[in-house]
Formats: sequence, structure tokens, C-alpha cells
Amino acid sequence: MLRTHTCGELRKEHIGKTATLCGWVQRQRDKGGVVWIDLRDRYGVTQLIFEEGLTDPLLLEQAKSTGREFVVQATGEVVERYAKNDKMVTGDIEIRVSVLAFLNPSRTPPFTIEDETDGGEDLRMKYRYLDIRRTPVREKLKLRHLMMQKVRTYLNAEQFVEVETPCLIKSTPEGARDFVVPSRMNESEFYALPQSPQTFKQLLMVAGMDRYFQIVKCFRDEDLRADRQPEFTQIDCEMSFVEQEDVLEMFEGMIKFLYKEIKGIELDDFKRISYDESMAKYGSDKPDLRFKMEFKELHELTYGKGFVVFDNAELVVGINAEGCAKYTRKQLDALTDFVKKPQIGAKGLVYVKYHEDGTFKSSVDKFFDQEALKTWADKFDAKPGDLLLILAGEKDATRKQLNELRLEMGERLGLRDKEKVAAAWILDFPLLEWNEETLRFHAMHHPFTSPKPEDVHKLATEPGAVRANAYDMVINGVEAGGGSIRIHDRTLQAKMLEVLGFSKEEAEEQFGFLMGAFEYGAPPHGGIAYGFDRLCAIIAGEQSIRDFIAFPKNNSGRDVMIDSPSSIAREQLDELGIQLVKMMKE
RNA sequence: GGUCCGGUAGUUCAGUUGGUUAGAAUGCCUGCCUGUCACGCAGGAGGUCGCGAGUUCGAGUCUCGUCCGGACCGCCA
Repeated sequence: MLRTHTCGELRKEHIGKTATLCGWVQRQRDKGGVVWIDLRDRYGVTQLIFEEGLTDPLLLEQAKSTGREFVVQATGEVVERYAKNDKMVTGDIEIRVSVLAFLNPSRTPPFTIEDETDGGEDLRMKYRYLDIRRTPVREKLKLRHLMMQKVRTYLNAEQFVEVETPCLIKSTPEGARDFVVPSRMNESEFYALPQSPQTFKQLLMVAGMDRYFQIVKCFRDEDLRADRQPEFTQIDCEMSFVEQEDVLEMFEGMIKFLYKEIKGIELDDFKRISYDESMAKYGSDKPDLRFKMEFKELHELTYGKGFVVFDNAELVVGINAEGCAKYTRKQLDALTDFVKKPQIGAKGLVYVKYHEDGTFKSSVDKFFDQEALKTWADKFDAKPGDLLLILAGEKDATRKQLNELRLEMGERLGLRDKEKVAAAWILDFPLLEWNEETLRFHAMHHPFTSPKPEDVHKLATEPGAVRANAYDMVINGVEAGGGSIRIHDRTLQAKMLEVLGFSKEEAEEQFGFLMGAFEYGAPPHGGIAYGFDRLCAIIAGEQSIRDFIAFPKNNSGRDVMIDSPSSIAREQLDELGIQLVKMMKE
């Protein structure tokens, strides 16, 4: 070993002992007659001291020439500090160095290796190995490690078996775009990387594994976001002989366990909200329930009063921003601009100020008198001092717009508290969703999700009305995970694929292996998958998942450190039998 | 596929109506300093204003194109 201790462990009780530390030079302070070096490793920081008169002059010169991020080995006596630092756990002691070895010098780093770095995102990613030296990033990776241990502890105790499934699988047309891998041995054929191990885990249920889980990389070739990477990690789980209730209990239990073990927080039982209720009250299937501000529909109060916008609207719906009646014209204009942004797309915003004196001031005073506005306020249980914000238009679009406004107001009013945890199950999702572009139904969850038995008869006649045995777990407005009770019957699976527009041949070609398995005694089964990176970010109270991934990709799917993706050699392409259109044009 | 924001010293940023030699902080280098811990003090070096066209007597500043980064919409069964 090159060291006797780490940089985080020496204390008062070590005074008088000789220690050898290894680490990186955080900072060097040259006071002329005394030089201090803060030596850092993963475990902490310890101060080294070199002092005129007590330190060999050559060694003192060496200490003065030490640069930031040099890797050094220092041996010396642990001594009590003359001036202690109560901000450091090692602040009572320092090392009076007698031997200093430069194990490796360092160029000056392009950004400061400190908790609050001056480095921009791009630079940090390019030098990610320096970025990870910073405490906040290191701690996030350690949280991820701890989460993995705790997930395995919980699932192992519940008899789940971790099974690895293949990464080179088959492309399917449903769902996200696949990442595709050409096969050299099977020319002009391709593997696809899994978007999730969905069919494999179902086959493991047919295989009698009973309870399976896997912490597994998944791949989706879609555009990125702060909380979306092209390769990401799922906690993928499946259970046999269960109903929806069993899955909800098991995995509500897992999340409670994680919060207790990692954050020391005891969560209450999760709220349960149907998809329809969630859409009507919050305009979203992943509502942030840390604050209320529920939607109220006003149509019957607003119809036929001569205000064309409301009269022509399919839906008139609003929220109550409590205590915001004092908003100025400028603030209201800012909110109007917010909802009119192209990304949100509302045409305008109606406000009603409920003044402290009990009177109302609205942007539609021309059409509605004080009495009418009072009936609106009552609908919201509004009090004097409150502000009603109302949108009107086509139902789904307006709900979506108001959802954005609700979240914006929650943000402005500080209601999206990082310390709060509001977890819920969203239930009774529709099985299918009409897609305007392809003019057919798509599976809202995936094609293996079972319809509710009482709705099965509508599958042929009224597919849009069929509800699914599907559930999402939403924490603080983020979809943490989702799952369903699966179809385990060949006939029903075939029917489902038919509704989704697969011909018999396509269905057989794509999913014949699964339907075949269903003919050999498939047990009733269901499961769930969590976005693991996202779950780490949620528990840490962070927005972006990037720092919970050691080497993430940027907005356009590039790794700026290794500079991937990249072109490959002509020989490689030839071997794979691939010719690029670009080459053919040349 | 689209919308918005940004790109100026190693780094983070400022730069007014288009007008003299492009600034600050920090980092870096040199010197001084025996209790610092974001040490302090004095001095110094450091710039293809992302790139390319255009408008203009004159462009960091205006226009167009392009590249790069970030946030978002579409997309993400």
C-alpha cells in the first residue's frame, strides 16, 4: 500500500503517530515561512504543513512548487494544529511532512475542482474525470450505489431472483425507435438493443421463475431531455400469480423502504388517482401533488353570457392561485405571455382578482358582473386575496396548458418544495390511444398490457373506451415507474395485436415466440419497471439525471469526452456489408 | 422535424445608439509575507469576440447562413 490512512480519517487521537497519505492537491497556501497543502481523496481533506526552521529547506522549496491536482504521497507526523478549523472533520490536526513524493504532476485543470465549480456543463462533460473529483458529483454516484444495494436487499428479501437478459435482441416496430446493431455473421440483418427486457421477463414467468428483477441498461433512440438519456437504467420487475393490488403493495413497499433507508423518511400510504380524475383535476397523468391547486370546470357558469371565447370553448377551466390577487398588471402579462408561448400554445388567459374588500376585478368584466364572478370564486372555494386563472378551448389541449400554468404557479409560489415527498399511483389508464398521424390505435403502455376484464367486450366495438390493468407511480410530478398486469392468453394477445393494426403474419413474425410460449402454460403475471437514474434524482431532490450517471451523453446524444458516435472505417463497413448512401453519392 | 436562449481572456461573465487601445472577477506566472484554511499584498502575462458571407467610412454590436452548447415542443409502446 502506498498509504497508511485516507485523507478523511485522521483525528486528535492520531496525534504523535506517523502517517502516509496519498491524494490530490486541492490547494496550496504559501505564507512565506509556512506552506500548507490541502490534500484530497474520496474520503476527505487533510492539511499538510511545511514550516521554515522545522522543515528541510529543500522540502520547503518542493512544497512551494506543488501545483493544483498534483498527485502526491506525503509522510509525516500527525500534530495538533495551532489554529484549528471547525469546518473540517480533520480540522484539529495536520501532518508535519518529512517526505513528499510527486507521484504524478498535473496540468492546471480547466475548471476549479470545488463544490461550486466555475465550469460550464460542456466543459465538465469533456473532462468528466475531473468533474467526478468534485464532492457533489461523487456523492450523487455514491447515492446511486447505495440505491442499488438497497433495491437488491429489498427484492432479494421478497424472493425476487436477478436474471440477466440479452442486449442483442430483435427490433420491433411498436414504441420508441430502436438502436440497431448490424450482424457480421448474418449479412444484411440487424440486432436491436432492448428498449426494455419486457418480453424476456414475461418468458421468465412462463419459465416458472415466479419473481424476477434486473437492474438493467435500456436503450431508446429518441430525442433527449434533462431527465432522458439514450441509454438508461431500469429496475425491471415481474411477478407471477398476482393481481394489480399485489404489485402495487409490493412496490409501494419498495419505495417506502428506499426513502426510509436512504433519507430516513417514513412515507404515508400513496394516494391513488384514476387517470380520468388526474386529467380532470391536474391536466396531467403525472401530477405534482406536493400542492393542491386543483382544476375547476366553469362551463355551466360561463355559458351564454356573450363572451364568445367561453361560449365556443369545449372546456372552460381554471385554477386558484391563493393570495395572488395583488399581482400587478406586469405580473399578469408575464403569465399571459407564459401560456401563449408556442410550447404551451394557449390563445389567452382570463384572470379574476378577488380583492380583500370582497370585490372582483377581472379581464372579462364586460361580460360578467360581480355576482357572476362570485359564483366562480365559490366554485374554487376562493377567499379574498386570491387570484383565479382561467383558460378555455379544446378539452385535452386546454387541460395540458393549464397543467403547465399550474406547475409554473407552484414554482413561483414555492410550493414545489424539494424537502416534500408526494407519491401517488395513477390507475385505470386507457388501454389504447388514437394516433392522428398513423390513423390507428397505439398501445398507451405497451401491447402486452391486459385490458380490464369488464371492458374486454368493447375491444372490437369501442377500443378507445377500454381501460387497462396499468399503473404508474408518480413522485413529485415525475413518472418514477409504470407497469401492468400482462396478457397471458394467446387468443387475447392475438386480438390485441389485431386491434393495433398488425396483420396475422406480422403478429406472428414479431411476437410469435411470445404467443407460442403462452400456449405452454403461461401463469397470470404482471410487473413494473422504474427509471433508476430518475429515481435517484427524485430521491436526491434533483431535476437532472445527468450527474447520477458517471458518463452521460449531452443534449444531442453525444459523449463529448470520447467523442462518440463516430464514423467507422471503410473496412468495417465492408465486413458488415453496409454501404452508406453518402458514400454512394460520392 | 420545430421553438427559445447562449457562444467575448484558461474559466465564469459585462460590453450602452455601430465609433479611439475590448473590460471585471477568478485562475495562471513573478515577488513579498511564520497560523493559513476562498489567506493577504504588489506586479505581470493572457483575446482569430465560434466560423463564413453581407450591410457600412467603420461590426464584439446589425442581417443571412453555418457549427457548437443548453432548455423545451413533437417524439419517448
